[in-house]
Amino acid sequence: MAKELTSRSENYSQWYQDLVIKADLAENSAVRGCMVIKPYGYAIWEKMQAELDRMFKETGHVNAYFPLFIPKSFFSKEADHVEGFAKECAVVTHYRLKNDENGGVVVDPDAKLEEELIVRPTSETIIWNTYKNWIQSYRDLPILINQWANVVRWEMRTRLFLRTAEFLWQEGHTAHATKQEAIEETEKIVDVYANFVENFMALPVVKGLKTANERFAGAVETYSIEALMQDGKALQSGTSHFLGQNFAKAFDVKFASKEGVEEYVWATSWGVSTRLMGALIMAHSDDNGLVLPPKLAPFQVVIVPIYKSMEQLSSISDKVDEIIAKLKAKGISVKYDDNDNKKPGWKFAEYELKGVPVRLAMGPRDLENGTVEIARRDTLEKNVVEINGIENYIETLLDDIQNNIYKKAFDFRAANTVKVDTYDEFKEVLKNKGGFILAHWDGTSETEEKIKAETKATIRCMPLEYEEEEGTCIYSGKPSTRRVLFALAY
RNA sequence: CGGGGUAUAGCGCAGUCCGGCUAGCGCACCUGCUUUGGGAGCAGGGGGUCGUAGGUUCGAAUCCUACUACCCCGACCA
Repeated sequence: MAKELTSRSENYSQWYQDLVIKADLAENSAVRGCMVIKPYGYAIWEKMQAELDRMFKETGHVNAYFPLFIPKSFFSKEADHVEGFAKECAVVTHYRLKNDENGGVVVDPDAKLEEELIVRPTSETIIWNTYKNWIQSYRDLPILINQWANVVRWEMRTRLFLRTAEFLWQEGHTAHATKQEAIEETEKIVDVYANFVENFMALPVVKGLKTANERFAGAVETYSIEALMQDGKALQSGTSHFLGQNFAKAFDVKFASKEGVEEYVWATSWGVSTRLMGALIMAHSDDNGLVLPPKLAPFQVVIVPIYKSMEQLSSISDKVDEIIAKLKAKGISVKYDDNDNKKPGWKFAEYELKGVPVRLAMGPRDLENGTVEIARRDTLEKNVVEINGIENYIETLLDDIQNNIYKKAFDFRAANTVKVDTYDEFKEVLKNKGGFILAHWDGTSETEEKIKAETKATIRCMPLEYEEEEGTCIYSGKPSTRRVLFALAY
């Protein structure tokens, strides 16, 4: 399965990186581990942002913005949190440069900051330090804020979109009067994420709870959505954390309840990042390039004219303008590529590489017959159809493509999800097939860590939807009442 | 930080083992003509301190030494 995908190069990782670059989505920058997102890639991200932002607002959230820099002392107030992020922080120590003798510049040793600033790897600490001033009474709650921002995590090894030193994301940070309300918020967001990834990215996900080992640093409970990539590896695509009162206690955020009792605030935080771009690319692409779901494509339809003379182009353009007007009236986004510098064949290949869902080609033949050639990216099928009523045809086709891409990913996942009952079987599947593995686990971190050390597979999550089932842990043989989801992961 | 690899035109590479005369190929770029229904053809053209520094030699992209940068595999990790 995954092997076919990689036909253009030796390994999937190489193939993926090549595709990202060739499809003009992003490239490595001069700064180690950082990425330049190019206009076409950013246009896809903007579509994602727009939909997510709408969904957050529909669920009562508002946007705000907090500082990029976090004083070191804030950062270290929550013990687990600082421990989790300490090894990957960029730190600002000085605020000025000066000229040196050789005409270059050096850091001015006299400009050392009294307290170092951490470039945010996530904003819980700066935000909770701020919330402290905002919250006095139960009347100030809940606070339901989201921030669109960049964060920096100084990873050892990076890969375009999947793990970069700097990445774009949204992070929600909410404050609640009760534990119950905070848990409901955490779960509500998991649903928003799953809804977005499934309905817009056309990628099925498993919602679940992280084990203690995989939990966010400082969280009481971490929910995640996990998606399966075409090479059989799992990609954590979004997380929502129930933070309990950990941050409220660390930053001393208390409120007076209705009963007049002083209590610590309950918190959640949640985020998805440009990593979703990686998921989108890896989940659907084929050897001709990207396959974009219509709901996220920067333009859904591209029109390519085929002509011999400028007069011919002009009459084709007239006809195309009519089509464009009809499509736009339906809310369908169109690009007309009448660039005379590239030939039709070149354009066909180019827009396939870029994953444009539908391509129309119009030439002299079509002009005569009142037709247009329609090619769909997901199946590469081509049809000649009447221009009359084309807008309805395309509207339906776009829905079809969206559904078909989802179905393909869904079927792939179904075909690559297996239940295993022995450790040998487990190792066998990992080695030969990959994919999601449902197996019994004794619930201990020790077992989880041993399995990881021996096979590199991790517990992606304990799915929210599961069946009670008597069984024994594949590793320790101890009793278990349910299966959990294992996989190799990005 | 370990193990492996690479550095030659904007990009991708050959040439290096075994030193030699003007450093070559593909893509891209420029000019012209013919083309245009799946990444056009022909002809002509421009573009290089061969990663940096030093050494050996009549002669170095090629051999030696040091340095630097990047990539891959690990370790680390949303």
